[in-house]
Amino acid sequence: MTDIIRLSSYYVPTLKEDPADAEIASHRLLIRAGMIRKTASGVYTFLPLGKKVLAKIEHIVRQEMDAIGALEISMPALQPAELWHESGRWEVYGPELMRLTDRHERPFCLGPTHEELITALIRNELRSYKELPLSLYQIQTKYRDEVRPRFGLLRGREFIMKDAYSFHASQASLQKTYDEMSGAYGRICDRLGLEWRAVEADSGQIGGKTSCEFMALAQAGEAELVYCTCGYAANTEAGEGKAKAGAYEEAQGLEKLATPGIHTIAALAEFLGIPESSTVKAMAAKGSDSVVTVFFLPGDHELNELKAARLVPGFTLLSDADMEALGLPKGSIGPVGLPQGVRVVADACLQDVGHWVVGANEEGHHFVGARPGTDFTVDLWADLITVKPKDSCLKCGGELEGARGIEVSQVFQLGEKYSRAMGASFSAEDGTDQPFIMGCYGLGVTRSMAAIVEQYHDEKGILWPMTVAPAQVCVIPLETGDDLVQPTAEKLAHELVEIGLEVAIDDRDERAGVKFNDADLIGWPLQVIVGKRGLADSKVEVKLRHTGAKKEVSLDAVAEMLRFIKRGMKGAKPSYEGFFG
RNA sequence: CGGGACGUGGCGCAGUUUGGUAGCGCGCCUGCUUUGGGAGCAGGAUGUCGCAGGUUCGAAUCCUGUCGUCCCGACCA
Repeated sequence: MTDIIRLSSYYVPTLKEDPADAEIASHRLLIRAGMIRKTASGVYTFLPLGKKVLAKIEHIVRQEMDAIGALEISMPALQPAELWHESGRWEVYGPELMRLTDRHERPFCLGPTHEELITALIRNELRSYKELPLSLYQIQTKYRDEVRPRFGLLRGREFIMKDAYSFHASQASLQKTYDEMSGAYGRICDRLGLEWRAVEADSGQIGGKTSCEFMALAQAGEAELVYCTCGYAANTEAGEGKAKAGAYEEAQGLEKLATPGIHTIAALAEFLGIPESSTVKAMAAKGSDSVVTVFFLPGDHELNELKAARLVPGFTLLSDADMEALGLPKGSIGPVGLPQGVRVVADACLQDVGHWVVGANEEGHHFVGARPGTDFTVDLWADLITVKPKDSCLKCGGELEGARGIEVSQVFQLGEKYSRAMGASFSAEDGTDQPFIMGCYGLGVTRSMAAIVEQYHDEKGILWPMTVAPAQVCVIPLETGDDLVQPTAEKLAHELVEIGLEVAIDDRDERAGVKFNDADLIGWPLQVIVGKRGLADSKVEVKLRHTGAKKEVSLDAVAEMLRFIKRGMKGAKPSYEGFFG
């Protein structure tokens, strides 16, 4: 990467106006800065500068993977359907799997992930515990036919992912690699300049038990998370917390109120003049065994359906027709006087609430002061809620804070899910045949690129961290025709290459304003402005994109100053603080 | 899949209500001038108005269908 990026002969089609179909900053700016172009919904072309950034992100990822002993391989994106039938995911994955058929009518898919492929590879290759553990990774294009691609690179149908898979003879060995991968992911986030948090996650379709997501904090992120000063952090899809549920203090005992026309928590709370958190919400569902379960939650919280599904296999919420058939009045369901055989499961936080404000199982009526244990029985107390900010941390009791994040990576302990399904086993030390214990570790490369821009931009353009910028410094000669300015800029550019910087030079025959604006838009972290005016004094101007700071520096001190900046670089933002004093 | 909006030179848009020669800004090409924050003047090129049917003497404009794109929701390793 020592070649100078010469803008006069480079392809950097910057745009003055925002593209019509881009909303969020990363999408808008990556297009405007001439880094990406849309090919179809959720499918993007990377132009030279964008490709450069991608390569730098990939380089960092490779270094960190190699550092923990993972080995790079390359698997095909095109995968035969048989493997997916073996794992059972051909059916389970649904329409998100890009399916296609070859000329012989044989079914294939474009890989959304590679557990099947690598398990099929390993079962034919690894025979003995002596070959374990083994970690393999690849950086490769993935395909997911998203219901709704959006936000440019954040949710595409074709995207680049680094996916790693590890194989173990024991849980302890898996845990070790899982921890090493987590460590590497943290270091990668740091080197990309991201402000991030590792959060507890649900393992979703990939399967397995333990899982952790690495979230780049950003308003544009699709994930909601909660975190606590004690260090606990979780995706709200998977997190735990205790809601602050209140009661209806005036209630003495079971007291039925006519609540005409009231079917929502909001209306009920308003009617009684109490906060929604002081009411109790009911959600009726059934499982694959057709047993009906009614879940009770604090009124201001949502049921976490993943948690519910863990308690009720085959969980589905009852339809309006189901409820009618069972005599459950939607909007007025309560725990007192439920039909025979209906199970009552309540969120654990309601244990502290002695008098519930809850439906009376009678159209247009609610109870205030329904007492668990006295007026009705709870079959099971469990964690049911979708956690939200201001809930209490289960670890320390503190108040949880909320944030939004972009999921840039996730680590899973898969266990034996795929190795069992696909018959991948090895000979253990004791001579028995054992399924591999597996882990898998994904990192969105293109998504990371977008996440970086979400965190590093202003109204003028991108502010690339030094580590991933297409070049760290851009030398900008203002008068390209001038027989002092242009040669001086060239000489300077080469000097900066000498001290180990990645250098671009804007040698286009453009006006100063155009070059300044493009430089800010593209987001070179350092700009060295060479103009007639300064050169009269043997000076050039060094500008730091992140802070906007500008400094006149004498020609012979520029290289030294940039070397100082490079050496003192902490995190993503360059600074020359201390150089002059 | 439900709701909403939009498809007109490379980009951003007007024109559609009320059918009648397809326009503006940016960009692009040529020339001259200019040159420290998206230059000025003069000249020039570029459109099957998403596509297919229909109505009409005549359709960017009206009707039907279809494809594509974006936003909200449902969904999501």
